[in-house]
Amino acid sequence: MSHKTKILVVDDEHAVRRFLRTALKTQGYDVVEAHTGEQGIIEAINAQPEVIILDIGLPDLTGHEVTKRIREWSNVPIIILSVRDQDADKVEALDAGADDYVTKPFSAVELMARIRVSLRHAAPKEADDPIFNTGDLTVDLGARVVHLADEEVQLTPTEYDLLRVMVRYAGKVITHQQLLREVRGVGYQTETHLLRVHMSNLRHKLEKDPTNPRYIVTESGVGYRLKTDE
Amino acid sequence: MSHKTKILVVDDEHAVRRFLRTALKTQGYDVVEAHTGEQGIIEAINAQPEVIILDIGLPDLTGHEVTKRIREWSNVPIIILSVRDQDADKVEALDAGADDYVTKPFSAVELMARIRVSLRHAAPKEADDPIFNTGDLTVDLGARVVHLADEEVQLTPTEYDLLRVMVRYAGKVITHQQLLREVRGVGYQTETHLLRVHMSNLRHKLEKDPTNPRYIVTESGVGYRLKTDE
DNA sequence: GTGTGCCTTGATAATTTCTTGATGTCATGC
DNA sequence: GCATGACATCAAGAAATTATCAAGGCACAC
Repeated sequence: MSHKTKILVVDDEHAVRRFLRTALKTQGYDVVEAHTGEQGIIEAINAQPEVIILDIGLPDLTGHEVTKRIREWSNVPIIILSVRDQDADKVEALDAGADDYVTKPFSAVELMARIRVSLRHAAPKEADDPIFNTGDLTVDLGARVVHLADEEVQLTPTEYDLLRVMVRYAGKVITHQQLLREVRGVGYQTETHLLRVHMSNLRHKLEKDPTNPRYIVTESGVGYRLKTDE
Repeated sequence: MSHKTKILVVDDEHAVRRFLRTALKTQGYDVVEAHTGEQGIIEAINAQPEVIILDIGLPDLTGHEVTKRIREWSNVPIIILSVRDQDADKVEALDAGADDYVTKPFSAVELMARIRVSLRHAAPKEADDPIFNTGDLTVDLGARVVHLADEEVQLTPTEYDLLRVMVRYAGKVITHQQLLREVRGVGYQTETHLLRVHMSNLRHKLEKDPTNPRYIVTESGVGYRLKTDE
């Protein structure tokens, strides 16, 4: 995986931190630690963790205060750890903005399951796709679908890859070498003829008048460029 | 108030239902009840509750089964009630898609606080519609029934699972790997041949002209896509 | 046992996509 | 005019991907 999920552990007890660090790393998470509430808030800002595990009995600030401070600017899931099993404590913590409340001594596997629940909640942010638009051309990068004035366009893998790269650098010139490297991998960087054929095919699918292209313009001697609006 | 928050309680014990009904109504919630798992699934579809409180020890289906069935089409928060305090039960329930796990005897105020947390999580946007529609094809995710122009189509479990995944990502290209992972679990991600056979069978059941598919289009080199109405 | 339905596997045909080579166009410089 | 280099297009064979059919295996109900 390209990106490890980062988890912030805020606890003043060394033994608890060590236990959690081991358990979390075993599950493949990246672990950041803080000893105090103030430090926890700072790390929540700096490290940008995906989940925070927060002990409620900290030396400087209460867990509730830390929760509220973090909630002022972030919705990152917060799981409270506590030795107290009183209703009032749980209600206060949960209403302060915490997402879960686990009582010590806690089971590692249960905590891991609750972390997975928290991560699941955070996931649906990828609901709306990144969509590129220029003129009548629409490239839905999430759905991997291309439209030309409401008409769906069927592209081969190579054609789509080329278009995707040009969208990424939209408006800028991309050299032949760079395009070939992205599409065929290293080692094909001299096969400019290949590129020309694919580009020709792509143009015939996207351009009304391939001789006078509106979207894919060739920069002679250099490479290609995808035109943007205005 | 224009709209009371609706909560579905699924429990076979009359005493528990009465207790929860009273407690929830005191908090201003609208309460819908079900005695069995099957009934619970039906009410989850009909009543469209904002939260579901689900007893794990039901006479007909286990709580896990009910959770999984509801998760096939809805992300409504599910809070599990259980007499069992074993780690394995909690982990199984949470990984099946439940959002929280509360052990009986539970405190009313804690449960209320956890309901508030669930409501906070619920994205205000999504109106879960268990019925998907495109052209003549209708997929009732709640009832697990597929219709093709008023004619019911019999699908095998695998075929239905494939269709269900495509419905979830309707309009988007789904890679072979992704489909296999969802249907057969991790570790089957190289068995594209399997996929092709099932897709072929599925097409022969859904498409009038399987050679020229209207619903399930193949994206060569990538995967498949379920077409949506424009 | 026997039958049925479903999943899996293998073989083969059909289709799509990629690559290659031939040819044509255009602008530039001699 | 003629040669040259960069680019575009077309067509055909090669390669890869996909679709379909058929047979074997397994589980389950009768």
